Amino acid sequence: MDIEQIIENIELHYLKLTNECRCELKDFSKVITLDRGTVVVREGQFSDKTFFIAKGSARAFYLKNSKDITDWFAFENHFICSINSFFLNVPSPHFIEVLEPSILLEISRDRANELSDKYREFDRLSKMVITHTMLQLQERIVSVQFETAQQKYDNLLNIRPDIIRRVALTHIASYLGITLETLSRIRNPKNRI
Amino acid sequence: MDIEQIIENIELHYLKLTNECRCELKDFSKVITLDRGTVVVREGQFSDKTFFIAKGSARAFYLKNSKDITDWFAFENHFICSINSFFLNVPSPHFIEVLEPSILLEISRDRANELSDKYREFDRLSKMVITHTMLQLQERIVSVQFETAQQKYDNLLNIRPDIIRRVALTHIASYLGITLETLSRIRNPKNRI
DNA sequence: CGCCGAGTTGAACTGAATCAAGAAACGTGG
DNA sequence: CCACGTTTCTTGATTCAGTTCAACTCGGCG
Repeated sequence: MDIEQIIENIELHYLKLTNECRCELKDFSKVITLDRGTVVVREGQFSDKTFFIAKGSARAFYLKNSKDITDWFAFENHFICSINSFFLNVPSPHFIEVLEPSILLEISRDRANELSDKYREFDRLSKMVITHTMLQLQERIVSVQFETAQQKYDNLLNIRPDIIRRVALTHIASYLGITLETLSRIRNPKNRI
Repeated sequence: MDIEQIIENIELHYLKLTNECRCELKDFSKVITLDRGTVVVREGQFSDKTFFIAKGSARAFYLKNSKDITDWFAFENHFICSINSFFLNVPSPHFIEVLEPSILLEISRDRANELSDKYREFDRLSKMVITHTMLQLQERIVSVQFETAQQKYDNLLNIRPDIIRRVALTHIASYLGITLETLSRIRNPKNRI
């Protein structure tokens, strides 16, 4: 998959760019091909990069009392970054790891800002991405805040079935805020009420 | 407090607008003065309004099994809206209620979009607000997902002390995802471990 | 074949919910 | 300024969903 194709996918999923903007984006960004399990951002690092997933999947996670807690999943045609580091320019509390063999497009914050300043459409595109992220976070809070483990799982099945198909249960459990054991019991139809 | 002053506050808190944009914003928006407890958005309503809080405070909440669950607090110089309804144009799952005697600036989505299209600065301003909201939501998930009731409360004390000073405990409890009783025990130093 | 990571199952424990009652604070009208 | 009702918060006893810890199963792979 080459960079032209990837940018085409971005345009298909978000919005059309002018030729000029497209060319500049091409010059400013970098395609990276990664093995399953590769870590692209580490805790403590100032990560000023955002990644568009052209192929594969990734997750953001952090360590809390040395427990691995997944915060975010991203699949094809979505962006992932260390939100805090990218937007606030602080050391990343998160790791970002690729879950499958993946192809990412890497864009730095400075370059993205340049493009946003110069091209109105690119600014709109980035606003779209941010808005979308905000809405997903909102949805997730409602789910995490006041539902039982069973409801949280059912909910995830409804709104993000892709996650359950492609991701290890350990990661899903921490994403839902429950233990792996509880998730396992929930999934076993025998334990259903 | 008149509309000129309010817009000045917006500019101080976010960014400076051109004269033209400022005038248009003035024409497009409406100042509303409200008593404590007034509901400005109801569940089921298509609410295409966003509110800038010039004075006072507000909360967004929803009913889950007829329990009142607070989802968001907003104070002076911040915006509040039914995120879902405003951005996705669906019926609002939320109510929005004013917690103190308040002065709000009401802006409709269509008008906001017009301003965003016409004035680059206004688009930047709205992107700032959205980014800020996204970051707050992110922070909140980390807190809700894997902390004890005590930690959640301590956390809130650190990052949003304003909430604890100005809001009823019932609302704080549901915002944290715990019961009023648990919150009460946590606040009592005798029960500290 | 035997090891290893991922998931399942079981039993005991615990933090927070629920239910129920009472105390404080708050506002309104006499 | 006090008496009253209402709302807000506290305290106690009991219950339960989900955690923890530990052992076991299963499927892939060198």
